[in-house]
Amino acid sequence: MLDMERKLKIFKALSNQTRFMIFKNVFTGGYTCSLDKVQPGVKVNPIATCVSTVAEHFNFSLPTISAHIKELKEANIITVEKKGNKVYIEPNIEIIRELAECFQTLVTNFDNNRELFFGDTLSVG
Amino acid sequence: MLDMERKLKIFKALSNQTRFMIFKNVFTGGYTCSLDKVQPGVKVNPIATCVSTVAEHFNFSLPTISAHIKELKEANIITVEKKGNKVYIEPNIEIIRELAECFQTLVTNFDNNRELFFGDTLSVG
DNA sequence: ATATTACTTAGCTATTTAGCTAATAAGATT
DNA sequence: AATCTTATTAGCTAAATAGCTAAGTAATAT
Repeated sequence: MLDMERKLKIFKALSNQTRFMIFKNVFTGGYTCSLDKVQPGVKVNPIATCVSTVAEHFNFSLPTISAHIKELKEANIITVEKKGNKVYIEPNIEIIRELAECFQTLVTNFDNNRELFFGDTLSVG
Repeated sequence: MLDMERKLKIFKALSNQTRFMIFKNVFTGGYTCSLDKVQPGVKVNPIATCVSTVAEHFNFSLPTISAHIKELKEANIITVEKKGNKVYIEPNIEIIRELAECFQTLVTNFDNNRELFFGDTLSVG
C-alpha cells in the first residue's frame, strides 16, 4: 500500500504542469525501452524514450527536464534505466494502478458508509 | 471530465502534508453539514465540521488552516457552506470519483494497448 | 450595545521551487 | 586520442509557498 509520504511525493510530482506533461508524454509516448528487450530493432513511438528526446518536446533546457524526470523517478511513477549513453524512461504502471485502487477504495468506502448511515444509495437523489 | 488544469490544482492541493491531513480529516471525520439537513440536531463525528474544529487537530494557527481549506476548496475537492457564524466543510465525493475513474482509465488503456501490441496479458509474466 | 465567536484578509519572513547557464562525467564515434 | 552525444551537477535568481501575528468582518450571545 502507498503510505502517505509516497502519496505526497506522487501528488507533488504531478502538481507541476511541466512534470505532468512529461509524465503524459512518457505514458502515452511509447515504451521503446520495453520493446528493445522484446523485439530489438523495432521502434514505435520513440517520443519518450530518453531524456533529451523528451526535452525536445518542451521549451525548457535539458537540465530542467532532467531535474523534472528525476523528481518523477523519485516519486516512483516512472522508472529509468541507463543503457550506454542514454537513460530510457518508462511509466511505472503498478504505482498508477495502486493509486487508482486507493481512490476507488476511498469512493467505495464513502458510498458504503453513506448507505449504512442514511440507509439510502447513491442512485437515490 | 477533469481537464489538466483541474487535475494540477487537485494534485497541488494534495501535495502538502497539512492539506492532505485536513482532507483526510474532512473525508473521514463526518458530514455534519449534510446531517443537519437530513436530521437536524443529530451530531456524529463532529471532527471536521468547521474551520476552527479542523484547526483544533493541528498545531498551526487558524489563519493557516483557513488558507489551506481555501486551497482545497479552490481545487474543488471539498465544498464549504457558510451557515451563520460557521463554515461547514464536506468532501466533494464526485470529484474524487472522477479522479478515481481517470486513473482507472489510464491503467485500463495501458493494459489494453499492451495486449494489443504485444499480444500478451498482464497475467502472463 | 457590547462582547464573544468564527473566520478571513493583510502583511510579513523563511524556505522551497522552477527555471537558467556553465561545468563535469561518461559513453559512443571517428 | 580526440570529439561528439547524453545526461547530471553546481550555482545562481525570481517567484511561489507555508508559516506567523495583527487587524478586520460578520454573526451570535449577553
